[in-house]
Amino acid sequence: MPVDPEILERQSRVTLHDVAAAAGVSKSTVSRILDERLPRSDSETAKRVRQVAADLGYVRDGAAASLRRGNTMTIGVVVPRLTDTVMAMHYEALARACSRTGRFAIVAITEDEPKADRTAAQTLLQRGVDGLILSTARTDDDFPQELTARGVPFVLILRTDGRSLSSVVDDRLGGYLATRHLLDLGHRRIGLIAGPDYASSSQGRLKGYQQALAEAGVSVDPSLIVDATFGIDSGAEAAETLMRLPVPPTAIFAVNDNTAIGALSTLQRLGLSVPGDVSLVGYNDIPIVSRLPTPLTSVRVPFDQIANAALDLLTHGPTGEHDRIRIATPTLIPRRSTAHPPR
Amino acid sequence: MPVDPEILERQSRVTLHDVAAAAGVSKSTVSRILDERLPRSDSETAKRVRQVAADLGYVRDGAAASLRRGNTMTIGVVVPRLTDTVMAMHYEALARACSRTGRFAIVAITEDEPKADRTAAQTLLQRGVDGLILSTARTDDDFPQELTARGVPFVLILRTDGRSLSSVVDDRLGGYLATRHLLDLGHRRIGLIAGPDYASSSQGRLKGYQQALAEAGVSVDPSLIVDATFGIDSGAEAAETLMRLPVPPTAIFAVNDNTAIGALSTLQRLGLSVPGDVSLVGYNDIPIVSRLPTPLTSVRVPFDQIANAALDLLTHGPTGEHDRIRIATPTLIPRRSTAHPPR
DNA sequence: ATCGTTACCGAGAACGTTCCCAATACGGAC
DNA sequence: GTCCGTATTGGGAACGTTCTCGGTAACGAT
Repeated sequence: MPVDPEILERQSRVTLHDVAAAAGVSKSTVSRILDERLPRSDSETAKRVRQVAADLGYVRDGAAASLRRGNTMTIGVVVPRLTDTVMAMHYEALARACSRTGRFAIVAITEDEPKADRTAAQTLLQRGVDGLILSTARTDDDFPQELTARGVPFVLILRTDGRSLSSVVDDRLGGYLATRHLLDLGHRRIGLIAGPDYASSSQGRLKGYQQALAEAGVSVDPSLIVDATFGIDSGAEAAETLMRLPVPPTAIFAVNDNTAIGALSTLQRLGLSVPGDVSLVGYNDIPIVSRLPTPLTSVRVPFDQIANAALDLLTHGPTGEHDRIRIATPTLIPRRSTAHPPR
Repeated sequence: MPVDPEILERQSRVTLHDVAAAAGVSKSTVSRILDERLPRSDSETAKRVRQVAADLGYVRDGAAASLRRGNTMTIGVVVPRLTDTVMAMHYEALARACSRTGRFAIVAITEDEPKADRTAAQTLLQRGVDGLILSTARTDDDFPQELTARGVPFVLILRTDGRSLSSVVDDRLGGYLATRHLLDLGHRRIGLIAGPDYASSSQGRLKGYQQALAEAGVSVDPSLIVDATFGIDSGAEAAETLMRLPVPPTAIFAVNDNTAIGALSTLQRLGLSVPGDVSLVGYNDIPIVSRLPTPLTSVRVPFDQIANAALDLLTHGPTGEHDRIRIATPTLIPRRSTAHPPR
């Protein structure tokens, strides 16, 4: 079978040198003209070179450019998993923020393994990323310290260790808003499905919960606080524990939407109606919760803002000591899953 | 402030040349020994070199290696969005398959814009990927043709255009299994929330639906087939249309889990119970559906198998003409959302 | 006419790796 | 002792780009 010469021609890469020859200038000139970082020239040569480059279908060889420039315009993102919609939203926001600044975000997954963030980071670093964004920080691990020691630029996102550069949401405020909302509706026994305590986000939401109760003069009943992971099943179990209490709560604040969905399932199974018998609040406002049979009241997190802040910190660094941790503001979105307590 | 010399030392990259000098051999030798593609040597020099490289903390400069080798060991994946859990599962499966073969998967998002797959692919190509995996194929677009003409290696996944290399699931069988399951339970009026007809997956599921009905001697009532997109809201609307029919269906097969979740919401709103009044079947078996208050019967798709097949096709090509489209087998997972029709 | 100043251009050396090629060493067979 | 095959090594030229540096032209100010 004869080979299409057109194809062959396409396959052999067209380089700067080819463009230079075709345009009758040196490759230095072409390089300069096509360098998007330099102020754009509109001289005759510039126009001609751009035209020729387009005609020939020239695309810069990224590998060669990276080698010479010493950076890749690529940043690495580490997430526990992407099938968790929160993490997908977060990655999408970062990807958008990157493309706005001519960069690209690549992602590595830890599958929720405690130490897998190290290998994930290593993979990304080998790929030559210019910096790292981690959403897997644990308060009981000093991986961030190691990275600092190795001189790797990175920013923590969603969770912080309190020291490293971080871009997070005000989880204490989020927890406060959720709990306050339930208190305002008249609830006094409010269950908390608390997240794992190695995550600063869980801790913050817990503090907000306590603060709101304290403010309202309601004493905190420890039996109303049940630990959980961030998973659906765990939320279901926690809700079961809560509702089997001698005096069960009339409302539940779940550490995130997943656990709230799990709780919803338990409540339904126990024949309890939401919000008739029990009110329920989630956290993160992932798209699905507004479309559940009973749309869920949730706390919305400004992912794009957090992503932008993270990227800005990574690129330009903090403006001062006070700027090492940027904190975005969450918003409560009331929906049908919360109402006055039953009398 | 004095600069920590340790940090400075770390910052200046340790190259092949450094290892070579430290080990007293040439850089050619080091390069060969550290080349993971060559059969691993266990000679004295090899051991020493590896030791020295480790001690010095050498990591290969990916950009330089790519430039010389002419490939990047990176493949590009195009998806409509990652907040759709199906797409996230699919990307995670591809990422796993890649890492098993020493490669890495990077992803670009089209936000469901019809022509955005072109720019997404372009972005990935500029990043120097060795090949493309597209999950955005439309039967009414010839982007795959263009790629073929340009000589870009690619494989379609989940959806096919019937010509290009593809790795898909047997959607006709999936649709058949779902419908057959409902027929076996005794349903005769089965509504179909059909997906967009530009997707081969929708078309296949529709054919399976028709085939199962035909086999059972049930005539196809066109009013029971309602078009939708793949989104939750669209599923909710479609279910509304179905249930407002003069003679509404006793069961609904939704083209995917998202539309099923939308349908669930409508049914609940109309005061109908699942499966008491209406049975419901979804497609893809995303994790959440097994944890809904009423766990959803769904069709499970072997994502890992599909990902492996796609990657194999991309790397080694088809074994023959018959092998251009690889088809995996779906499985019906019965759960509580399906039961006998009400009498 | 001279001197800056500004703008543009080309030559050529990097960047860190791979890989071709020639050279050397080591056996074993004759 | 010679010859051949096999392994292992180092030299050095790529790969395609960027970037420094020196050079030239144009132009206004002196």
